[in-house]
Amino acid sequence: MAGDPGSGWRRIIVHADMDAFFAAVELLDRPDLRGRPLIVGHPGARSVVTTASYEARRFGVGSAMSMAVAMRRCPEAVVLPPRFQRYKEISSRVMEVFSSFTPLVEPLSLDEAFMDMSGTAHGSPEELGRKVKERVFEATGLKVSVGISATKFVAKVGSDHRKPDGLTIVPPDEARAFLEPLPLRRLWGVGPKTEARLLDLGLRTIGDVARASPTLLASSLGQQGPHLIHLARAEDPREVIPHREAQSVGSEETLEKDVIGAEAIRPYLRRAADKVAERLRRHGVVARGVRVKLKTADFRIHARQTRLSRPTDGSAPLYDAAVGLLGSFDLGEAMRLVGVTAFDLAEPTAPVQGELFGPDLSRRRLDGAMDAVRARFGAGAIRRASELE
DNA sequence: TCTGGGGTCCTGATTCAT
DNA sequence: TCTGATGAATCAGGACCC
Repeated sequence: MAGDPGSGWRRIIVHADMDAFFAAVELLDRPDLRGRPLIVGHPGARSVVTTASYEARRFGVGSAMSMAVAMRRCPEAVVLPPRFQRYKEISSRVMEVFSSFTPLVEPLSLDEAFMDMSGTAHGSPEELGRKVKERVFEATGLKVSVGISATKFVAKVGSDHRKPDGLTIVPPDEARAFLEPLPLRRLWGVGPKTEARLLDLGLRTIGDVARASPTLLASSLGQQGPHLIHLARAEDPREVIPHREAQSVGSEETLEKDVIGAEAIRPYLRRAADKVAERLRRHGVVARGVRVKLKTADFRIHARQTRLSRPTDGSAPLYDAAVGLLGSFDLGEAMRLVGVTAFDLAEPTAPVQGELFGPDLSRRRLDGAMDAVRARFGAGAIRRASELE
């Protein structure tokens, strides 16, 4: 079996990535649109493409492209707004399939996940990959691309190698040669800025990075330099980590028109705080910090944060803190985006009466409020003040 | 081409406690 | 008591990913 000592496979890491996921789900629900170019994206003049179907991609339409450009390139495309709730439903079916192979599933987003299949009895990597693809298709009717290798990074590059509907196996002893000719942007963590720096250093391919001097790269990129060299050499000991807790919950909105001044910004803070609070409650967590983000008309981002005197999942305290932060921005220029993020999340701890409601509530209102707290935190969560003394 | 919304992680500067 | 060093925590910005 693959994964046995001697086979060269120290670990079997699988990366599975659904093909044009949001667009594929829409086509599942709207079979009449099959064969036509489809774009999923938020409506609005300032929106961008979230996902393009492969038909639309043939016209040069891609993710993160402005909708205006996309429509110019492909005027006949059908545009649908994203339906995240629906994507989540299908996503959980996909993740269930993954979990039927191994408990070590690390979702990266709704449409992709790592799995550690070391030591599982599913046959050779090829057989394993085919089984994953078959079972996902049986459960959802959707195609998935799969990459398998001994490290996360190579498995991920593998899944992207022959999209759509691809299966790429990279044996550990071939991993470095596999990466060698690929462009810099395929390195995980290299975007436009880092690519430019690497090109400045005369590096063109992942192979060039693998052979580069760690000192040279560190002087240009800091800690990221040696990290990239390791990835380029197919050295990546990171493990598959199931169940990561969210670090923050945010809501932001690009405005139809730019606004100037606190008065104009406040309603958007209110709306964002409401959404964030609602999602905190759904997650069953409270926040200990709030951050406000503003984007100027010329795309500069400014952010200010503060810590809350008391952890909360309530809209009002989040909003109050956000409004408080507003004073520390320079609000003299036009803003195009307003966002609120709750961070430093924690499990809620049961409050005591006085902390939650203040001392002056009537007996009846207090009883009702205590019932609400018991319903949420459990019967023993709240006690009468007299019991605390 | 003209740039969304959800996040994570890193870095350098500043603040604070010892 | 004052000063400085040091390290941790916090903050703001930036890069990146899907």
